[in-house]
Amino acid sequence: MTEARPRPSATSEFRRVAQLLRDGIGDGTYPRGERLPAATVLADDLGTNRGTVERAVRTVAAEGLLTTRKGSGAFVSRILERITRRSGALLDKQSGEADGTREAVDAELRAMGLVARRFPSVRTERPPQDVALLLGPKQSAKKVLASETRVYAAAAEAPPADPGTPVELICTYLPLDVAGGTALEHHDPGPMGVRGRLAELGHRPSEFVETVLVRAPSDEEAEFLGIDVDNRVIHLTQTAWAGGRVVAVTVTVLPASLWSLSYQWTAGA
Amino acid sequence: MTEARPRPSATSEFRRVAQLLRDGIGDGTYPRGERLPAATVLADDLGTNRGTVERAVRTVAAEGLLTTRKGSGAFVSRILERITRRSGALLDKQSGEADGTREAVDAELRAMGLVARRFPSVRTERPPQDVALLLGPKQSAKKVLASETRVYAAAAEAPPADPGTPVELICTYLPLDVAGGTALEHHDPGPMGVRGRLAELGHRPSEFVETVLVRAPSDEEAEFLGIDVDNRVIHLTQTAWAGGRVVAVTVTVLPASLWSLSYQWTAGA
DNA sequence: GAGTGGTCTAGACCACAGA
DNA sequence: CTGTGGTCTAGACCACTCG
Repeated sequence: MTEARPRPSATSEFRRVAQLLRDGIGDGTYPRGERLPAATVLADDLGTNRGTVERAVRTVAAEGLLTTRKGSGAFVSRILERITRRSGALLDKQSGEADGTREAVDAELRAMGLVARRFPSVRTERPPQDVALLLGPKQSAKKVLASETRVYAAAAEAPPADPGTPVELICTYLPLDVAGGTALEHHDPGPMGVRGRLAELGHRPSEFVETVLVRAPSDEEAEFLGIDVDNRVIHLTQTAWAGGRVVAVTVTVLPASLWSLSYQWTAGA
Repeated sequence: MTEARPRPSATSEFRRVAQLLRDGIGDGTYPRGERLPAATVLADDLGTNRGTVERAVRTVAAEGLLTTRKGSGAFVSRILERITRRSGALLDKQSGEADGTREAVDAELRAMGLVARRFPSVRTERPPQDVALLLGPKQSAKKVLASETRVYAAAAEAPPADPGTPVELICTYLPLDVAGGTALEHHDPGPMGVRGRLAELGHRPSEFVETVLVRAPSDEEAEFLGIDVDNRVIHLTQTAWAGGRVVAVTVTVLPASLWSLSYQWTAGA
């Protein structure tokens, strides 16, 4: 029987600890990028035990304020604001054949003192089932061109060796009869993005459908994005139509706590 | 719709149990709406202990497959598919002055064998800060008309006494000089929605901006939506412009696991 | 090898639901 | 009153990182 200790907390203990962590991150007690005191130390300081601290850390980490690294510690996230990803009709009109969303995101990051670092790669493979359905029955069983880009955001003054924080995982799937043997297959998309290359090939998309859903990350996504299963990702699927057929399906996976999405449109006549 | 789920990890026990629960829900071993065996029983059956089972249940509940009720049990969710919420330029064109998104959601639910039950209420209050900013500097400190609707989805054949599953929390904020003393103040929005009423008043919105972000629910939201802090909500903010000014800001809060959003637009000339 | 987070276990107490 | 989930505790073992 332990000594009776006053427990004034009306709510649960781990939530109280979680709030202390949020407050400490907010007011700079725990500066961004820095390591938190070890769980045993925190437990001691806060008059609780390690299990409760771990639970609180998990809760706050799920909100994107912390990142934990096994064997190393819990670190305050370097990016605590949300990045806005703009998309939709008005944006497309402004940017013509370029990728307006990408331009807007780059501008967003710049305003936050960050730069995007993109690592593109191309491969040929069978698309995931949901993508295959969107590409149409003719493509369902075929391999397609998969153009993947991993995006990091780094402080503008960071050394090139530091890739920064992983923020985005983009994969565009293109039917081989659209993209096979073209520039899309051998080069990274370049400044105009995949959409610009499609336009060059006479497949300038005229209609877009974008679906948004929130789900738990797969193990691979969690590893790349540096998050764990308590976190959530935003799963975007953009379907691009040209000439009455689907010419590209782009899947974008974002850590949900790091982003906000923005769509704008006019009511039309 | 198929979507990635966390894979059955070989490493940790609670993930194994979580996967067993997902499988049992998927194959009908635990039918929707039914109670799960008690945590102590599950722990015994699966050769583990109660703490691990509770953690697994929490994990699966955070994915929206389970709802727990203290003192009563853990129940399989009645709605396991996602509801699609369509929005954007093309939809607006089709539905004229009516609320196209609402019509589309109703159709979605019908196709799922569900009906939406809406409980509207109107009050006058100071808007939350983010809404006040959108309404413009002149409105920032003023009270505005807040038209709130709580939406439930019930099985089509359910008795009227059963309100069903809470699925949506909508609140439209209108400046008093737009809505004061009008039909908006005294009646529920009716079949045309707030947007239709605005059009009647000569404030037919011409431009829309909709932002999407994912966050933890507030305590009040968690209570209404029947979720807990491990779950996430989608927080939508739609700003409607007419005649060069903001005439309405609508905040929609959705359980993230229950919905998918869909936007569509054309590339324009 | 020491320190760290991740996890599992077993036991305890509580608040709540329902017969 | 009994059964339920929610939580806290204390101790243990593991895998990982880093000096």
